[in-house]
Amino acid sequence: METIVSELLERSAGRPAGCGVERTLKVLDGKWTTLIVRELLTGPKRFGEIRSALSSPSAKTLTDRLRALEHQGILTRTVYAEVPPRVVYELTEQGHSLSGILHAMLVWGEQHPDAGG
Amino acid sequence: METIVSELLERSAGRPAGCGVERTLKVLDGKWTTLIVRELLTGPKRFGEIRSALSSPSAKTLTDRLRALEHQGILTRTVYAEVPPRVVYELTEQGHSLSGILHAMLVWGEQHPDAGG
DNA sequence: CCGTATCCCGGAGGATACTG
DNA sequence: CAGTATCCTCCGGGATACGG
Repeated sequence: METIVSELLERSAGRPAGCGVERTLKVLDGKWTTLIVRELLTGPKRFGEIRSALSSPSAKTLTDRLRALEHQGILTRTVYAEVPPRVVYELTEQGHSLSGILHAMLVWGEQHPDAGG
Repeated sequence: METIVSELLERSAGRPAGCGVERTLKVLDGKWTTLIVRELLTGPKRFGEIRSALSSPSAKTLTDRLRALEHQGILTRTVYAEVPPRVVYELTEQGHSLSGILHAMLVWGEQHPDAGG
């Protein structure tokens, strides 16, 4: 663990504070983004599936976040021309590469049940 | 990597979506919180040091975030009764335990220089 | 130096109604 | 079903001025 801290020190000394960290924060931004990625880590999902898996964010908000993630190359959007329409969101390789962060967050959250109070 | 994904699946199936993840998000909330933790991972720092290390958030905002983290047990606040006053913030053990997440974010950000565009 | 006290604004995100 | 179009609310966070 001390290794990690010193690596953090070493890697970020003399550069704009947390350059790498800030870039990640720019991607995992907003109230829902991280949770969307989390849902898609377990496989591709439809718009409605994501919406109900989370605590039903408004359609507008969910659309906004999904579009942002799409433009950032985190996920892909596939429209199936059916009736009724079906739209599937799937993580790109870059999106999947966020799993280490999500996993760390999951573990921390579980090990600190009283946090956030 | 596939191990991580399936562990995520396994650990969170049938429970409120991303329970652990959500708890972490509640702690690392807001525009500055994560960066504050990052600064303190390299050692205790004074109010002014934190402020100038980041891109000078307003005093009000920084105070708000520091107080929140203090109440959540992430850091401690020590006032030295000197003139001029000196106030030092230091991560608790719980605060230090966030280093794994920060480290993952740093690495990801560095490996994806074009992200967040 | 390290705040607190006010005031204020932008924009994320919700509510509602409507469409292909 | 999966959006789009509007309108509106809320509050995180900045600016400024002042206090211990």
